[in-house]
Amino acid sequence: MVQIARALLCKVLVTAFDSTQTTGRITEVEAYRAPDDRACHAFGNRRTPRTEVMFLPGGHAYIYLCYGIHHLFNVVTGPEGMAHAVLVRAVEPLEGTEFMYARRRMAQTPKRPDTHLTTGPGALAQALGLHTAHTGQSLLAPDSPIWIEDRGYPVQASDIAAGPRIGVDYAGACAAREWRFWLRDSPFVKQPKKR
DNA sequence: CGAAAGATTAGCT
DNA sequence: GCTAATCTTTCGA
Repeated sequence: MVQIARALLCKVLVTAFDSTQTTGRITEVEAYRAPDDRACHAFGNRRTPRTEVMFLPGGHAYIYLCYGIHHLFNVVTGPEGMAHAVLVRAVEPLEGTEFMYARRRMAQTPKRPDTHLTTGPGALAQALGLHTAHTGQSLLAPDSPIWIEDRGYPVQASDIAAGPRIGVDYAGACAAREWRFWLRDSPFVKQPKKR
């Protein structure tokens, strides 16, 4: 599961809605796993309408709304019945940046480098046009508007950094688990500041 | 049926 | 650095 999270780094996330295609290279991910991860919504294998999709076989999208404002995009990675998921925290915009700016209603200015466009879980989901209606969508379906490509970006083990996850301090000891992975030298990674 | 909290972000001081 | 914005989900009565 942790291996899957690392494997997702440098893969390319593609969305194609309404004949507009946007792509981004994944630069930062976090792993979540039930039943022993308090930070996971399905902690204790608790099945609710919202978490049900995490129990599906890997390859499905799990998108949910946080703080009433932000959509967070996860990839379900576990076998059926296992609530494993990888949260995509940041991507590097590749194609369709003009649509991303339009979706985020942000002006493209030097003051706002592209890193603000897709760095951060809520930000990237909005930039790629993802929202809660897409939860449960299979990324593997031939007609899926969302999928992940391997474009062969080279990844050295030394390029990958690991650390504790962000924003899950409430999870107690589980918050210390080093289940966050990012590309060490990428500017498209949110640097954890003191909170 | 009502209430509380959350895997966050943008904008201002 | 700090705070407001904002709404779905989940749990309790």
